[in-house]
Amino acid sequence: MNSASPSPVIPPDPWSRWAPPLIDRILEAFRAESIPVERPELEAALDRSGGEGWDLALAVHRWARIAGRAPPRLADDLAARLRPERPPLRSAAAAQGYVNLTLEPETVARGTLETVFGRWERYGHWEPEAGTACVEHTSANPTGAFHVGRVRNAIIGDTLVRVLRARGIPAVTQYYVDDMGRQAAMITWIWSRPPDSWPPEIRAEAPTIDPAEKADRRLGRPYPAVSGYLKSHPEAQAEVAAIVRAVEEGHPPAEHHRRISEILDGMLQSLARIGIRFDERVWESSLLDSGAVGQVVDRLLKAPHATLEENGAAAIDASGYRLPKEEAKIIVRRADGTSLYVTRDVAYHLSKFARFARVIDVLGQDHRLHAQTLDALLAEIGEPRRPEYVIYQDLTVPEGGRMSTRRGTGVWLDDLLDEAVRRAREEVLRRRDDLSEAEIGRIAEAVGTSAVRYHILRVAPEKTVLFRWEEALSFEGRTAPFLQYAHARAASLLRKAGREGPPYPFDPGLLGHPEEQALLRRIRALPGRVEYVARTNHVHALAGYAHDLADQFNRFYHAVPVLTAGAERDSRIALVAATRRTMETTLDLIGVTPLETM
RNA sequence: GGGCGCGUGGCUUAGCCUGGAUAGAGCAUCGGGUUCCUAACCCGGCGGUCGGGGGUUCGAAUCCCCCCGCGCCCGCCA
Repeated sequence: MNSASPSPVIPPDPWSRWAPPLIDRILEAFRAESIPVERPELEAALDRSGGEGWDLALAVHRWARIAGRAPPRLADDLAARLRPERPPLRSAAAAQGYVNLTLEPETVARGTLETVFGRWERYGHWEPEAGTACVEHTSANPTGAFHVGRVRNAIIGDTLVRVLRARGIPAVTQYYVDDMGRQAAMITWIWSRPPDSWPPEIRAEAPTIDPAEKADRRLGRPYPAVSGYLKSHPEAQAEVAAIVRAVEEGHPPAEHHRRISEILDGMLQSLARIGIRFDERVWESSLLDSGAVGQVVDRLLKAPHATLEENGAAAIDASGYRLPKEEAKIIVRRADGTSLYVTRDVAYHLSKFARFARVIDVLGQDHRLHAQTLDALLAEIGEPRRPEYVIYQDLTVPEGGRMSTRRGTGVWLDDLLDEAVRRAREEVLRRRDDLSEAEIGRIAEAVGTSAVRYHILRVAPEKTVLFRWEEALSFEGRTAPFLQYAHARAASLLRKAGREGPPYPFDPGLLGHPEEQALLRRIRALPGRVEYVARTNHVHALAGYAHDLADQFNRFYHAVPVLTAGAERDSRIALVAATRRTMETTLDLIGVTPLETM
């Protein structure tokens, strides 16, 4: 029996234990066949995903021509060169132009489990790297509560941060708070007077103000009506404009930032419920106050394509940047000398470049042109760096069109979460009568909120997500509860075995069942998946991995007994423990709450 | 009109960057599984000309071009 002891020297990725000698042997085989292959080329071509009974696959077609042989023939020849097999290689088989390599089951089990037990909480995490990343996400205007459409940004951004950190990259999240625009000014304007003195048109839209209501809901209530009211009331518009000007000049109304903070706190409370928190809030006005915006304007005035408009506005002739604008001109300072969003955003990004090695912005597709404009202005002032953009598409609703508060097609995040939790509670009550009220509540909250988060995370950002209540609230199949259930099931086994923590002795020779081997292959894939997501920002890939892992655990669970097993009992318990550990890390990374029971 | 994104079984989707083995999954549907470790589960069936056309290639869902459909953006708004 092996008893894994924690050791800091165990590398993050189980693959590193077997890969180098294997790759050497494959290179030798190529060399023996007189086919020139470079190591990097081979490593890139190797498929490590693991399939029906194999661990490594290599499609040889690309070298067939050079070798002057048909792919199946070449595969045969190469496979023959890898024989006789010796540890850790169990078999080298040729099939349809592929060389399929299978490791000894024992090797797979030992290497994978020792890595998991050796690293434990650090399994799935990589060693620290130098260079901090900044992820700016959400940054929604603080004008009211989140509807589900806005939350996609937060879910993508937050998941990305978690994965970057797991990759060893220190990461800071920033919420860029717009306190300078008309929208924020409208909030301050309407709330600068008591509700009973509001214009009737606005009162009509927000008839009762409940002081106990969450701040983002309460303070945002009159907002849509204010928007309409201003269109037909120039004098009110002038008052709002005066607030905007006051902010620009550095002396905002006393209430301004307090109101915005209050509303923002409410918004962030909702996000906290699905596990999303921010490290820093960057107030847009702070960039102006510090003089950073002024410096950017100065640099832009001296830029290669700077032009002055007749009325005194400053612009950049952007015809060289192929922006999809009718006039290839970017105004960078208004005629009245006041600043603009893009210009302030340049200042913001310069401040990020000064602090961070990697700058990532999560943006809705409607900000695509803004991003291109920002890039153009950064180029104009000679800044060589650019942010990485993670662009996501909108949520749409069955009636057509995107989710929008103004059109009344928005679904409040709070309402969706409440309904999800309510339904989760019903599910818990349906199957458990042994839990305390507190436990039921805790499980329902975890299941409901996780289901919502996962539902949005699982789809690639560039796809539009069709929002349907029934699907967002589903607890079966590709959902968070499916994942939580697998985790809870594993936890239950360990509880019953009385082995809720390491050490987990195991005999790697007893884990040869195909479902066990398949499960081990899933487990060992996590570090690679984390690396991939941190490199490509494709956070949804981790949601897919979580499902694959849970799915394979379920198959294993149904295929072999654990607690009632004979000689294999301890080893299977170890495998369950490794699965549970891997599952917990994965769930943490995607913001799904792991449960011990459900 | 220009730019960007998307278009895969009835529905929702993975795979597309880095082209390769019968295009994976979930929902729905049909048929099985619980005296046995949590059935929010598992096993099996049905269902796909990967929007259309052309090209590159030994090989295209994947790369290139054209077209069609849908979404978004094209403000001295943010």
